Amino acid sequence: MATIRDVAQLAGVSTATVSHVLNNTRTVSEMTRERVVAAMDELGYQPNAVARSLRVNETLTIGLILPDVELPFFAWVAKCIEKVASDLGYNIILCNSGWSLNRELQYLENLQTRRVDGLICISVGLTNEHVAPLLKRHMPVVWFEEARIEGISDAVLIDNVTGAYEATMHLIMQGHRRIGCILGYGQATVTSDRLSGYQQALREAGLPFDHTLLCTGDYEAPSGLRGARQLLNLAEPPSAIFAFNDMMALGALQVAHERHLRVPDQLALIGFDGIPLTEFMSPSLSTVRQPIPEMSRIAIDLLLDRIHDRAPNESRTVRIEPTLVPRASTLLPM
Amino acid sequence: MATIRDVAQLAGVSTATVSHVLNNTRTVSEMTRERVVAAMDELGYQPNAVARSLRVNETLTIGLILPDVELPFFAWVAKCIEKVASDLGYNIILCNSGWSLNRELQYLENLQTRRVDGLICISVGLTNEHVAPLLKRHMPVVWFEEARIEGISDAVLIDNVTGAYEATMHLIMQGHRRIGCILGYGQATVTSDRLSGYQQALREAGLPFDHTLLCTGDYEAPSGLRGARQLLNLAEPPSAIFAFNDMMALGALQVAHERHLRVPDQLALIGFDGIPLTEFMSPSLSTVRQPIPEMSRIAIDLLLDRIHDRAPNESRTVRIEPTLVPRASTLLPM
DNA sequence: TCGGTTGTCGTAATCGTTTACCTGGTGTAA
DNA sequence: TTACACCAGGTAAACGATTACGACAACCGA
Repeated sequence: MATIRDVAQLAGVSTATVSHVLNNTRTVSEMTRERVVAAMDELGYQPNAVARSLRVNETLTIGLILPDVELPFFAWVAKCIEKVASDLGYNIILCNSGWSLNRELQYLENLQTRRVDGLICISVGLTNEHVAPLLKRHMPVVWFEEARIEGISDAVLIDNVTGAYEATMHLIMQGHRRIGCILGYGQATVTSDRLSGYQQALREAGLPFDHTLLCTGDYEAPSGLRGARQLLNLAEPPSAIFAFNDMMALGALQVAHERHLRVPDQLALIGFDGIPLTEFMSPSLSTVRQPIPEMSRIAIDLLLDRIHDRAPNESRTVRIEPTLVPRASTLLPM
Repeated sequence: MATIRDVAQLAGVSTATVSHVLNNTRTVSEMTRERVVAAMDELGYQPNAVARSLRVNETLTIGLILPDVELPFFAWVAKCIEKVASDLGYNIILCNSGWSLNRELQYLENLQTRRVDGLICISVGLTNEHVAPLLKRHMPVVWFEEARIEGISDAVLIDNVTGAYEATMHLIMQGHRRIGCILGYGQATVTSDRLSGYQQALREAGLPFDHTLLCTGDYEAPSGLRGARQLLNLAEPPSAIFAFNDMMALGALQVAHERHLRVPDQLALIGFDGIPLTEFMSPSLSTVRQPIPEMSRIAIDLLLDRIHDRAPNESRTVRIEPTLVPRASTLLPM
C-alpha cells in the first residue's frame, strides 16, 4: 500500500510537504500542491490513521459501553451517540457488556490499550476505583443516564425522581387510586430514584403506599409480563400499572390482552424512556420521554471538552428533565 | 504514560525481553520474567495497541456498516456480531449509514484509513466498483443479509425466496385465499426475493396473483401502518397480511387494533426476521426467523479466513435457510 | 580441547506519520 | 551593499511497539 514516502518521491518533494498539503498546515505553492495531489491519486494513496495516531497521540475514537444494544432503549442511545460523534469525525467502538461487570472491566482494559480518546459509559457495576486509573491517564469518562458515580467524572443524567413523579401523578389525575409498579434492578440508582418519585406522588396525593403493589423486574419484556400477572392476581389488583421502562410496559400490555382487559378502561399503563417503539404499540403507550438526542450531544460535548483540556477541574453533572408523553394507554377517549 | 522502554529500564532488561514476556513469544527465564512483571505493575504499564498495530499491520478491529441500529433487526445483528468478534479479540466500529449511500462511502473511506482488518456490510447502495479497491488493498468485505453483490466478495445471506414461500404457504394452509403484502424498498434484492417467494406459493396453490394486494413500505413501522390501512380499505380486503418484516407487521397490528379486528380470526398477520420483540407483541407475531447468531458466527469466520489468508481465491456465499415460526397472530386457538 | 547445541537476552531497524528546526532564495527598505 | 522579512520546502527525530539477527555462556560428548 502506498505510503506518504511513495507520494513524496513521485511528486518530487519531501514527506513534510506531502503531510502539509494533506493537513493544510502550512502554505504550499499551488504548483507543488497540484503535483502532490496528482501523485496521491495516481497511487491511490490512503493516509494511515494508525501511524498518525501514534504520532499525534489521538485516535479520534470513543468507546461506548452499554448493557445491551438489542434493547430498544440502548439501541436508540447508540444511534444518537454515533451520529453526534461521527459528525465530529470520531468513530465509536461498540462495547456490549451484557450486564456483566466482568465484561465491563475487560472492555475498560481493552479500550485503554487501544488509546481511545474517551469513553461514554452506561454501566451496571463500575465504581470509582475502576475508573480513577483512566482519569489519571487523561482518558475522560462520561456517565450516561445511570448515576452510579458522581463527583469524579462528568455525567449526563435525567431527573428520574421528577419523571416518575409525573408519570404517577398523571395516573392519579386520571382517577387511579391503586397504582402498581414494576421496578427494575434494585441496585441501580435509576430504579431507586424512580421509586422515590412514585412514592412522592402518592404522598402528595394523600394515597397510601402499599408495598404489595410493587414487584421487581429486570427492564426486559418478560419480566414486565411476569410482574403484571403477579399484580393482577392480587386480591385487590391495581387499576393502573407504572412500569419502570417501556419494554416491561410492553410485557404488561401483553398480559392485558391475554386477559381481555381493555386498555386504558380496565387497566391503564404507562412506561418510561420514550423509545420510538411506544408510538406503535396498540394502544400507543404513554411514557416519560428521555431526550436521548440532546443527551447524546451533551455527553459528547462534555467528553470533547475534557479531551481538549478546556474543562474545569471539578466534575460536571448535567441533569435533564424528562417529559411526560400521555397517549392512548392512559387517556380515556373523550 | 509508561512505555515499554520504561518497563525495560526499571526491570534492567531490554525492550525485546519485555515484549517477549508480554506476548509469550520466546522463552524468558522465570527470574527475569518476574522482574519484568513486577516493573509492569509498578508502573501501571498499559501496552499501546496503536504502536503495535503500526508495526504488525493489524488492528484487531472490524467495521460494521448497517442502515440503522435503532431498528430492532439491526440492533440484533449488531449485538450478535459484536459478541462473536469480541470473543475472538476483535473490536467493532459501529457505522450507522442511515440508509444513505453517501454516508456508506464516507465510512468506507474512513475505515480504510483506520486500517480495520475487514468489514461487514449491510448495505443499501454499495456496488462492485466501490468495494473493489478495498479488496485490492487486502481489506476483506463480507456482505450480510442483503445480496447486492455476489462473486467479488464473500457473503452470508438467507434464502428469502423460500422464507417468503413458507410464510405465504402457511397462511394458505390456514385457509386464507386473499393475502395482502406489505413490501419493502423496491431496489433491495431482499424485497424482490421475498416477493418471488410469495408469488411462487400462490402459483403452487392455484391462487390468482392480484397486484392490488401489494403495497410498498420502507421496513419501518409507520409504513406498515399505512400499508395495512390501504389494504383494508380495498373493496375486497385481504383476510391475511404478509409484511416483509416484523416492524411493518407491528404497524399492521396496530391498525387491526384500531379497527377492532380480532387477530387472527378477522385478520391474520405474519412478519419476517424473527426479532425477539415479536414474541412480546399481543398477540405474539408469527414470523420467519433469520438465525442471526449463527449468521454472525459465519460472517466473522469468513472474514477471518480472508484476513489470515486461508481462504480460496473465489468468493464464497453461504445461504442460510430461515425457519417459519407460527404464533398466535396466524394460528386459530384449538 | 574443541565443536556443537541449548538457553537466555540484547541491538537496532522498522512500521508511516507529524513537526521542530533549518536552509535558500527573493524582495525591500535603509 | 547590507540587513531583514518572508516564502517555500527539506531534514531528521520522534511516537511505542515487534522482530530478525547476533552474542554470550554453559554444557556435553568425542
